[in-house]
Amino acid sequence: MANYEPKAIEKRWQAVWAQEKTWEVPNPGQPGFDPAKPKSYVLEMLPYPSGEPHVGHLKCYAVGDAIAHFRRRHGFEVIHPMGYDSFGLPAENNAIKTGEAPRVATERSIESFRRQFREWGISIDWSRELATHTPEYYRWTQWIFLRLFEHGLAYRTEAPVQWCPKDATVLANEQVIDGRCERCGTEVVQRNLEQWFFKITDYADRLLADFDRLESWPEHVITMQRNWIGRSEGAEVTFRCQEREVDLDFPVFTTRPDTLFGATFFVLAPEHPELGRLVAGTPAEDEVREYVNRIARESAEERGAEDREKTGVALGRSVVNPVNGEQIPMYVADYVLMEYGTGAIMAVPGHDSRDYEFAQVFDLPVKRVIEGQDPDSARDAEGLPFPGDGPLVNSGRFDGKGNREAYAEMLEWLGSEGRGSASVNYRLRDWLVSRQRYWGAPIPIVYCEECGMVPVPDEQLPVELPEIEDYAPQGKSPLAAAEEWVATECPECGAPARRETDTMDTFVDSSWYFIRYLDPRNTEAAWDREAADNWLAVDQYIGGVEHAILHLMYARFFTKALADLGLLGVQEPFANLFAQGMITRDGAKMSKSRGNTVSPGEYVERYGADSARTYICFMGPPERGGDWSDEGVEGVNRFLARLWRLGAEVEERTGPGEPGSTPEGQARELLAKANWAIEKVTRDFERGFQFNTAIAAVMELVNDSYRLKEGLYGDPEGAAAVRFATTTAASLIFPFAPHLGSEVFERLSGERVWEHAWPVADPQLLLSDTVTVVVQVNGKLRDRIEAPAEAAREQLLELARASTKVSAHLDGKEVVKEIVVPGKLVNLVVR
RNA sequence: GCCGGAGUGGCGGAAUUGGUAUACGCGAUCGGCUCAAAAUCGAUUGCCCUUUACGGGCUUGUGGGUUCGAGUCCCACCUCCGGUACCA
Repeated sequence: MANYEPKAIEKRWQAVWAQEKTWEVPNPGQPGFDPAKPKSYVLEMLPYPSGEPHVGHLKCYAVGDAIAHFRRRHGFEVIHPMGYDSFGLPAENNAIKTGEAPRVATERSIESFRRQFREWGISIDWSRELATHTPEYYRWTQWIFLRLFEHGLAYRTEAPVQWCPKDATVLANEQVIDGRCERCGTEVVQRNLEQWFFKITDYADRLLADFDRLESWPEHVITMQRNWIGRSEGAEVTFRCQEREVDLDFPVFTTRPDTLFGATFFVLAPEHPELGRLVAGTPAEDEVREYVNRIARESAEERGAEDREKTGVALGRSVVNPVNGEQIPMYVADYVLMEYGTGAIMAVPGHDSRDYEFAQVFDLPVKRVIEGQDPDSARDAEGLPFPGDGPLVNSGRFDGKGNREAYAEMLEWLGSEGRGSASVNYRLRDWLVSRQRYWGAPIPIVYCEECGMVPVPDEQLPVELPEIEDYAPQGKSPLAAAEEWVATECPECGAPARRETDTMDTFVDSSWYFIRYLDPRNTEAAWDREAADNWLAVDQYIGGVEHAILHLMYARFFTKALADLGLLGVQEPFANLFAQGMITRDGAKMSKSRGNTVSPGEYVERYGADSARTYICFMGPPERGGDWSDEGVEGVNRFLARLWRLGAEVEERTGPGEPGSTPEGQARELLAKANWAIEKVTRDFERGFQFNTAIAAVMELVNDSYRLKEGLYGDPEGAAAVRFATTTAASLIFPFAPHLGSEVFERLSGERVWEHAWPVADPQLLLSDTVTVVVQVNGKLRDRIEAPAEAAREQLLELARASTKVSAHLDGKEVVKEIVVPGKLVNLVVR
């Protein structure tokens, strides 16, 4: 008999799908569009095309493709597009090294990705393919930027920002990990620069509230976003410094207004803008300046280091505590951050461990204002600092009140005095979107001496990225050197003007690509509203958990902003999210430097795409990670070959024919197994994509077919059963191994498996006449008995006692309790 | 430190509501086919004990508890992984 030859099979089916455009779906108004058919938008995160796709891509698209196929066969019109996130630093850094234009390298990578996706047999609607670096796409990225600009959601301002010296660009807060650049790992430094921002903070509350609108997202992703947004409720309270030539108000944010009476000192961040004024011409001036300079030189990582000793300098000034009129001394210290709150804090060492540490170092008074003791955090004889709840003391008229109760009253009182009010603070900051780099979408703004900052009119879009010679960043965008491009005229007055030379963060590109797929060739608009309304939201989004904060939060923000502008009808882009786990090799993250990468191409070449895909789905639950094993791929390849040989043999040895309605013996056994497998695979899909057990079920079906087939080929009823089992196995494996599934299914039925509805288990065949019942004595397994499925309590007890293995354990003992679970178990308790 | 997730054979991993622990795969051992090997088909495979059985005992990170019965529920602890951290 011939052998399983994946290469030939896969090529053949790929040609069919390409030729017949099998996976293309129409938009409303186009031929073939059926408004009655339910839609499903299945989407995997688009890849950044660099070199060759890696196993992470294979996993993502294998999982997504299985879902797409499953839904199609349940009658959904499935839209399943693909594109490339093709702007970005790696191509540009490569250009700096080699001089090769980023476009050239990028398009070569895209070609390679496209080829491999076809070789993997992913069911993509190629008519919707897009790449974010093309003018056809970024024209609309710029168009969206202008809409945000018009509505005050894109703005330019000077602010302290994170600068990566190696990549020579600013970064968004989300792109700084532990004080280091997310991309290259270089320590970032703070700079004051004028930059473009998107006002994502306007959406902080809605980004939090609308978690309720999501159908199914992993809880930990929601938690990560929630923590990132970092909403905290508290109060803004104003402390006043009025002495000598200074009269300044210092608002602070605190979550603990109930501890106001315990404030014994006051701290400003080293970057606080009023610091110079406070110490100018005072004895503290030199020491403060020295301290501030020292901190400025330190990296974010050093400053945030664990167990860092508290440092600071006294300013020789004091502020008045609005609740009791006390004068408390002012300090500058680096444990207060300018980016959070107001850059100033009231310090309550009695009830805050950081303030307590500072008070210890500077020998400042520690005052208790809440009764209570928390043994875990207490550090001194009095049990301070105490972070918990209790009645207030040393708090004037509030003494004796519970601190929670006092919290509200204190706020009310402060409000009436005009010294404070309830306030909400967020950790989230506006999204810094400008980059001083070349390979991104130019920001469509022009600077005119007369008119100032002028948006490029829509009809002049796209602002095309010019060809340049030198890609090396010089502290400003390489675009600044393209003089001919920079020099333009003002769209408003026609006077000479200069273009904005910064480009957009590539996360902007990927914040709306899932909408462009819905109408990708539209030259009149970013998308047609009817098309968007038809397909959105994405019903199933699949991607790596590493994007839990960045991409997913930006895309949510974009969707809400676009909805507010009347351009979209949904508030949330991704109704269901599936976060796949990472594949490791030898227990470690794959990396070129470790030399432990797995190249999917190599395995596809050796075993076929079906084996590689099915193995990845079989490794373990897809949301968890897994360690790549060559033997594992071989095992799955063996299984697929076994199924192929079974198909070939069944085609030869049986004729077409449906199994009868009342099969018996082994025919019934095999049909029952096939129906069990249908049931099991279906449930595993529906219960969170448990593909590993689904594939195991098909393996069991194939194993049983091998075990029983020789005894069944002889009679027509048996032959029909084997044929049914094999066809079913092909049908069920199809979402994972689409080529082999199509091949075997066609051989046995003459038809195309993807045009067939997903099989439904026959309940008659799922039930068996007899069941195995376990018999325990004192909870210990002693025997297994075959009993009629319907056997009642008394009958089961009788059968159980009849077992010699059981009675041996009952000898001379008294049965005190009998537990019977019909169809499952009998437990006899003896004494 | 805080917030998640996970600890099951030699390995990856299965186990509806508490009811046969170790499905499926890998690896290993043995056998059929073969001159031989590969491929393939089949059998065995949690650990320990007297391999005499149709025999007994033990086993889901550790220690306790609830229950006729716990991988699953409760309490305490240990380890690993992921996220996050002077956020006032």
